[in-house]
Amino acid sequence: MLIQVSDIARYEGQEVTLRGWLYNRTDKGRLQFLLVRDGSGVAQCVAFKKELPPEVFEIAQTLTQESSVIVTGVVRADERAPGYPGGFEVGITGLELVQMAGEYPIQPKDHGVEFLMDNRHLWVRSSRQWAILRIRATIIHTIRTWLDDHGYLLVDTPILTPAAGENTTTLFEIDYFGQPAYLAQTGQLYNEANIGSFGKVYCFGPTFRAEKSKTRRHLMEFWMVEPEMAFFSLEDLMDMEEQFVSAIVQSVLEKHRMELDILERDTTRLETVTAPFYRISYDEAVERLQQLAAETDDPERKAELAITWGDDFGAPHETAVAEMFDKPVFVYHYPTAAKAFYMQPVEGRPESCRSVDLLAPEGYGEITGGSERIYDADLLKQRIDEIGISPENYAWYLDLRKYGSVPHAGFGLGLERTVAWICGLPHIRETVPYARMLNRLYP
RNA sequence: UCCUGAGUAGCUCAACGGCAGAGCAUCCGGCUGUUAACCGGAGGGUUGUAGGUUCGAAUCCUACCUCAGGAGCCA
Repeated sequence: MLIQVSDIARYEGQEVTLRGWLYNRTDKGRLQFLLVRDGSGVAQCVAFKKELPPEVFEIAQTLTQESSVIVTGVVRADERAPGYPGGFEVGITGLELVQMAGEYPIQPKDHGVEFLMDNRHLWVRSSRQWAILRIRATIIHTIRTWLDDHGYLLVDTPILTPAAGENTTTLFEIDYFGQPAYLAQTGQLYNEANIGSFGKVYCFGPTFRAEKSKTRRHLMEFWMVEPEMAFFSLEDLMDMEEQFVSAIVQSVLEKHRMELDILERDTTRLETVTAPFYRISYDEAVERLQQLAAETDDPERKAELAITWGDDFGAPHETAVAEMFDKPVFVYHYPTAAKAFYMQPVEGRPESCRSVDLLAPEGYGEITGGSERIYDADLLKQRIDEIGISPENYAWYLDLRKYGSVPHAGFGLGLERTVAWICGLPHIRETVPYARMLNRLYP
């Protein structure tokens, strides 16, 4: 019977067939240990010379790493058996070679980053990558189901767009039949149109930023989910975000203990991620940072933490603030000048705006950014004029404030940063199957 | 764009002014419980590129290329 390795425990004592690839082989002479992957897991299959026809044992003895095979044998429990889930192995009765692999470049040992990224098409087969990408799929699934189950409608926004979402310098420009067009870096403005029809919406897809950023947190192409809600305040937004993010983390803990174990993730840091999260104002965050800077003796660290009111946070600031808390923390009411033009000013305090970022613990930084949007037509027009962008490009956006404008809010959550945080990865490049980075467009 | 560091066998690294080396992978041989198995043997090199210093350069100097880590910018 053809089975999946993930189900192996259900077939103890039965003869089964597995189809997959040779992950590793240990040659003990008349005894061959074959680690076979089938996509759902890894199982040890054991060939004894005495029990097999010579031509079948010959295959087991000569198989190269990543050769494709069809294995038949009897499942038995053995606590020495490695694999995922492990604890069971297959005593081989039959073995068919599908294709003998050539010399495989990636070995089960340490390799350099560049080499692995050049071989990404093969690296995705490695157990770490297998674990990460399975968790990524669950995070995507939970994002969609949680939003679908809470009254949000998926409304897709375009990837080819006529004008800048925010900042023209970070857009990928393409030729749209002789007219310039740009790869979308947000679906937010379209979401603001869509809430007029559906109330609560979200878009979820790839977004593009042509930033010449070369850090562990940046990709040129990344996935972002952007919920947008009519009649929503900043406080409503934080309430919703903490439920949403907690649900994502808890779903991974529920479904992926094995994968988190492969990644050697300290899951105690994830178990505490439940609502409510901490909430501090930008003013308080600046005070805390200034105090921290004052308390340190290291001049380098002091310079790194230096901040005055009005500055946006750099990566060291985000990390320092996040480290003050044992679960994610919201920082709200950033300076208006440091944020996008469409954010609602704080009542009676226009130098601050109704914005909120969610900082993940353990140095993973900003994973969501959101705000209340300006819904007054005159104020929005004034802000567009102030920052000097062409109002004609935003005619339809301004239109939204003329026909039943309502207070509304929304945010964007970066999928890859969320995956990196939950998996405990040092670099974002492993969170997506084929990373697009400053120096990387292959494979 | 800026700062710092690194490019030597397919891979991971050593040799740091005096004969180009090891482990893994590959190939051959041995082993009935391996966990990145182990033991013995073999093949494998334009030391990133170009120039310079020197009797002699992987090693020192200059430029360039590539990559990594960080900054800025951001999710």
